[in-house]
Amino acid sequence: MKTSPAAQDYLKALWQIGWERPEEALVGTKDVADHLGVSAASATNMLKKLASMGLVDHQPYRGAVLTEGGRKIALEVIRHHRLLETYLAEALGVPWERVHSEAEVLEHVLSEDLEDRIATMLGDPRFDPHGHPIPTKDGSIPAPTGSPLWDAREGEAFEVARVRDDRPEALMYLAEVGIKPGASVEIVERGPVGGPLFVKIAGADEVHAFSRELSEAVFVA
Amino acid sequence: MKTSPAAQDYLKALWQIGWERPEEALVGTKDVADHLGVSAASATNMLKKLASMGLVDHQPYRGAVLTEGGRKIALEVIRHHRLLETYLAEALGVPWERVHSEAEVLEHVLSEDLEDRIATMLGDPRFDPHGHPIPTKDGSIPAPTGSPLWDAREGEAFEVARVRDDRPEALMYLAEVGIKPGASVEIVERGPVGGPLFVKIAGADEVHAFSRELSEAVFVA
DNA sequence: GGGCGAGTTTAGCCGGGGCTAATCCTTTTT
DNA sequence: AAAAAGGATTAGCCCCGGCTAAACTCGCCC
Repeated sequence: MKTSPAAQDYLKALWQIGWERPEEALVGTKDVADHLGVSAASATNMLKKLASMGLVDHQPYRGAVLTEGGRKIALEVIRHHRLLETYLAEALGVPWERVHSEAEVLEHVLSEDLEDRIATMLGDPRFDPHGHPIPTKDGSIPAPTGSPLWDAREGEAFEVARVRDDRPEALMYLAEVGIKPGASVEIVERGPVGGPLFVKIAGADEVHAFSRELSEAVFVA
Repeated sequence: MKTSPAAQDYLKALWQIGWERPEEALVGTKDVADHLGVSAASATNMLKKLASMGLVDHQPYRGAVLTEGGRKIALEVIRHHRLLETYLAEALGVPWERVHSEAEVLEHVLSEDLEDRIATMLGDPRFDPHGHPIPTKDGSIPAPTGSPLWDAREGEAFEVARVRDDRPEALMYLAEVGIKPGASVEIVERGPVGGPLFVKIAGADEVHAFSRELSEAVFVA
């Protein structure tokens, strides 16, 4: 019973949502639906189907979790995705705000053989261009690192661990001001009433005003 | 009205069959069906749909041809396919008998942007690894060159123009004996009753026996 | 403990793209 | 000229993965 691209997307979503919130055991149908831009009814449908395939543990009205089998597939897809992102950026010079959407379709179509060639060519990278860990072939992946810049303390320098890869405009801006994994940033001042963060990036003099949304897309250690 | 991968496959098939037989004006439903490994009924269905989209000219019980619009799309897909084949071989070292099947799925998913990057990186190649011409962006492509080795005269050296890309075993064997576009071959002797061709490849001493099927997969100028 | 709202599920529908079986041309053969 | 052979088309079905509308929990708040 081969998994379709659609099924793979659901498994991936389940894994990603779970990874960001390791506390909660179950992921709600709506979260999955929103994540994929699909109606809740569609999500219920697919979750039931995945459950019947033994890839997901679905408790009606409660939520769902990946089984071991489901986790394995999800991580394979994510490995594809992140290897492709890295490859596109390194080998073809695709700008980092575009690699995500390209990889989104390629991931479902990448053969095992190409996966291996790409990984080898890149020297088996452990992180993608946005700082996300790349699962290994045997399915291991580190726990999430870093917390949103938004929640960081003022007046202290932090290292950027990763940035969300799904907001192209944010990525373009971050590239412009020099924020990428490994860069060092410091909150100089926090504006009032959920106002902007004033952020200084190591190596540059200006201070940039970051909206809440932007500050939540950057994770620091 | 965006074309689906399935629709693209039909357009591609129509173009390819037509390219090999420039004499005949119409391509039969069955030829298309066989080419795609699909039932005749399915082919009729899709041809009707493509006709209603203005991509194909379908004359019931007679056959079909691409319209200008259909030809344009077909050539875009074929350009993707052949660029990908070339790229996979050159950049990732994928053996030439495997690039076809990889490209078959990737072609439908390659963005314009990646297409351009790949083409540039390769220096805008005009032929793929099997010697097939790559359509240009504006949709021009040379007429078929060469004729099957099977039909060539005995005792005269010919240059290999291209080889069919859809028979992996044949390609593996051809690579082994050193036949590729540009190589020089000569029929030393023709076996009896549709028997094998005895073929000598420039640069090697042995003579190889080629089945009819194999000899029809190699085109010489 | 009743009720309300958010979240979930069910029911029923749709389009895409396959399939088989049956029918309908066209062409060839006798 | 009639019949046989093959190719093409139609009819009717299937699965997939979406959707909306309607019904159903569940949990929380009064």
